[in-house]
Amino acid sequence: MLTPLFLNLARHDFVSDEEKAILVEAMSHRKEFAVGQDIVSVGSRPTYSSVLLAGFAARYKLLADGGRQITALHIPGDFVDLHAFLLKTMDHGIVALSPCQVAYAEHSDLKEITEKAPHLTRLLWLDTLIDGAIHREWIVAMGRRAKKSHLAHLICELFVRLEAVNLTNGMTFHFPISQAEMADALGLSVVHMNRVIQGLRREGLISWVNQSVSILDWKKLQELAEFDQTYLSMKREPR
Amino acid sequence: MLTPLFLNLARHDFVSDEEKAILVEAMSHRKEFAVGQDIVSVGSRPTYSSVLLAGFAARYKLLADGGRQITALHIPGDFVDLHAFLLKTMDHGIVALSPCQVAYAEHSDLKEITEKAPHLTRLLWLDTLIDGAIHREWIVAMGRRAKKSHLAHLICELFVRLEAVNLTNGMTFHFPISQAEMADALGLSVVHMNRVIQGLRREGLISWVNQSVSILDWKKLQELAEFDQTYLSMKREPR
DNA sequence: CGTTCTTTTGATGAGAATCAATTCCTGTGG
DNA sequence: CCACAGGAATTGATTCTCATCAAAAGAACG
Repeated sequence: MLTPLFLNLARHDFVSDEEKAILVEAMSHRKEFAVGQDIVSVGSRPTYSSVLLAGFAARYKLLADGGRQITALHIPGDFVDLHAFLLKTMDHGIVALSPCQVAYAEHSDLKEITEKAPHLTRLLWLDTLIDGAIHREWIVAMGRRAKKSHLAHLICELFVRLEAVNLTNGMTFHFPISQAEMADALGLSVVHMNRVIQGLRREGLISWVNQSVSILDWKKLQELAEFDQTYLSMKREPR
Repeated sequence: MLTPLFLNLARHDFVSDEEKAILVEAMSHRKEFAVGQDIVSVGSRPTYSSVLLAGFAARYKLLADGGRQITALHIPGDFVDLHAFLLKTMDHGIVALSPCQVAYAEHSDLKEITEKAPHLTRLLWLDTLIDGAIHREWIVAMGRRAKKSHLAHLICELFVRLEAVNLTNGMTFHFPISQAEMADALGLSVVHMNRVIQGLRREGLISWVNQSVSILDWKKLQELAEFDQTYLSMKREPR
């Protein structure tokens, strides 16, 4: 079932049954990945693109000194490497942060969609544009926000995105990401990451135990993060 | 003339005369902007998208404390707000950093392109994907690179992009951006930005006077930056 | 030729990395 | 069911990077 993908796309515009059928047809392949496994490797030239159906994944780049920067966190419903359809060569890797299940479509089939289904094409294009919008928000957070606000912002973002695909339970969500992985996402050392998390805990904004994150004070968390979800385009309108 | 746009697009794939004609037709409007003027304002819902024909521009977001983060630097040939075609609402502003001239196309005309010119549509889509690739590289630079490497990386990137639209002269290019603006791009204070620039000068990697940047040691600059231009997709292949 | 913007320098303090351990968890084998 | 191994989280101490404050020196402009 492509349910998470449909939930995701439908947050931005109406998706017709015909369009869903085209996607179901194109994305009939499935694959599983274990924790730590690359879903897509840097330098490769994939001939298909994948949607995450279950699990958490991350785009990342490695540096010469062994450092790693995560540039995107992916949740079910996300097209993790749709950009490879046109970029051709992967300039980064994508790794499974938890056991992952993906569905994928051959690029030849995606090309056919661009030839025959313009509205669906625009929805796929939009999906990559939202990726870009999230990247911009991350740049702002990395460049100008206090680290505590950065983390708060990321938690707000994840909550809203997870909610869109029914992966929240009240103000709580399952989050199987280690502090070291979060450090690679925020560009911090593990030690400092830990202290920043404790800061949010101390102020009673979140709880985070057993891979389960709860937002205890949604209003204050948003204020601290200056979170404005416009950039996520969570509004159904003609595209 | 749309020359910079064509030079830009042609770096990634062959563009037919017919496709060029479609673009010339769609982008027949022109506008000028003075330094500091918004080309597109945050919160607006543009009905057209613009290509920079001359000048430098930046995408930016403002924070509550008055801080500013630049999320992208634009040069002639760049589609500064093509993403607004599908995102609809601007979640950031775009400002002219030097006097700018733009050509623009109504979104209705872009939509028509997606209905009738699939290959051209893919090229436009690709343009926004490269934006995203650049964003990812910026995230890596902000998160994990030393500040000096970050600046070196940005200079390498700008050089390659400017070269593609014939705006370099040997290893030199015109760069009418102040240190304060660069600080907003790298997420630094002006004072520290100045010191980082002096670091590159001291090591004999660059010269930067009178809005003119020269790369004095391309090899060492790339090494310091760990610059790999794969992410810019500067390779002509079928898309 | 003063006004304003930009670049530069110096001094100080806060934030974040690093180094070094210790504690906590969880799955595994005896 | 308990001991143990290895990963993950946490704490403390120290060092270094970078922001901030303050001001001077240059450069551009009406």
